[in-house]
Amino acid sequence: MADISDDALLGDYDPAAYARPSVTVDLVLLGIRRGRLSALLMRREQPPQAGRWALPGGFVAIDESLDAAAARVLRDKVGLDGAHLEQLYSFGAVDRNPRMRIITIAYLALLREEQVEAAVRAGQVAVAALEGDPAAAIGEDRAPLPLAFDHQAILTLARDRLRGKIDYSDLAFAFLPPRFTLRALQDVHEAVLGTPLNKPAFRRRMLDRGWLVATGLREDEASHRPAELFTLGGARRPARSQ
Amino acid sequence: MADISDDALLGDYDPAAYARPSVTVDLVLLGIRRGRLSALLMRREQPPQAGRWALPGGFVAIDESLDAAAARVLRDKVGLDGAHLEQLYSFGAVDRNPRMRIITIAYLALLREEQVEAAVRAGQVAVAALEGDPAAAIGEDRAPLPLAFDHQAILTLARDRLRGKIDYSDLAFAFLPPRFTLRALQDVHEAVLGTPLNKPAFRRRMLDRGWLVATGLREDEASHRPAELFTLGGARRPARSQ
DNA sequence: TGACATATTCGCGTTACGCATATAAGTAAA
DNA sequence: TTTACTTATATGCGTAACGCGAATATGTCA
Repeated sequence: MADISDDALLGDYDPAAYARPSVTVDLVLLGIRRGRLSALLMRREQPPQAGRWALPGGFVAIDESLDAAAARVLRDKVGLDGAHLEQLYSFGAVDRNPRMRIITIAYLALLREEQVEAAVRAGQVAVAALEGDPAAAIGEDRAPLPLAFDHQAILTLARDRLRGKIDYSDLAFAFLPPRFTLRALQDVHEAVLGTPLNKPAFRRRMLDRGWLVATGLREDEASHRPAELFTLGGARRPARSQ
Repeated sequence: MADISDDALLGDYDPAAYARPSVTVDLVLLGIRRGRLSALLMRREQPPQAGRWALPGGFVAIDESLDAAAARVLRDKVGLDGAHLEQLYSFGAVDRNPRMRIITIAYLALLREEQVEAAVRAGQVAVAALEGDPAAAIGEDRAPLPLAFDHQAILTLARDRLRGKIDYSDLAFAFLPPRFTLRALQDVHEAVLGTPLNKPAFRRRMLDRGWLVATGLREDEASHRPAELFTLGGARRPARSQ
């Protein structure tokens, strides 16, 4: 490799003298669809890896922060606004892209059901359930979608991170509308974890956390006893760090 | 900003046509020193920010992965090998460096006491205790060291991440030699969390985890009953994801 | 009015943990 | 040799969290 001097960051180093990696952001768009954790993917039409499925992404512009680049990709490539966005991890293997050296900062984007449907209707993305380990993207026809580059590793890390955080953070609420039932919240947890949970224990735990505020309203369109609607209150504890 | 076409990642995009950010790695080197969580910092001799203290870092070469770049900086700038290294977070605010656009991938590096001392002896770095919120770097003379760029934010995130993970991951052992007493392990936890812990409860918790293997050996050089030495066994549960 | 489905609550056994206290095992000095 | 001292290690108990089965509540619909 090029010999980078010890005081590279200490003064008069000229980075233009060295070949520079490109930097992109990639979005892992996740939502709950039909009770399963699902991801939104774009089909690559051009080489490299034409025909494979990839995370929506884009280059980071010179005058744009990483968060801003992620928000721009969400808006321009997926057609969504206001989803929960948080940085996930950076991937920088030398050969992760065969054409050129690209370092990507992956972001987690959590969508409500209506946002998933809107994105699919907009036609840029397809939806696939995440199953197995490592996480495979299973299409509507139950066939796995072939993924481009290292995007399966990114998807797997995203799912595992979500699983690790769902139960002490407020991430679950990013999948839900402002008003939701405890059953809907439990459905989110179960879809993310891929395992059923005990209902009374889940209720107690969520209510004891003190985050939920009862609205007094009840769901309608139920052919049985309607459940109470809750909102996420402002008194959230600081989430544990990552 | 430059208008980056929608199919930037889909084919014939020429990234050389656009100005590209530089990419560095920065290392948050942490160790336990005199019972306090401490960081290793380098004094900047050249502008920008000459005289301030900074994380050791370096540019990512075109043919070098992020992890490899972090290991290289650890070796070349700090003079250490074999520390626990893990990626922390990427920082990409446009103005984080006044001279040029630099995106940095921050790494957490955990050192044993002897490694801290070796690095300090090598003379490239100084050691400072981390205290307060946001984390301030307190020098030997109890005066806070002025930090360069956004490095205080990076240090704070590193410390908070460590606090969040210490209790369900095996990170604590990276601060300890291969054989250690339960008291030493508790000292690590207390230094990281900045709070005393209940001794019997801590013992029980650690032993019930099943990670520790008793060696039958005892510490020496104690002027009282010597404690048993343990090692970290192979049967660790998969750590929770971040 | 009664069957049905789901929401919501209750009670109980188990486990994790904070905490005070006891016991064990070294060193060092009387 | 004994005793004080210090820290390691073990034990007992009260409390809080939680899994789980079962009971009760409240809607819709025939």
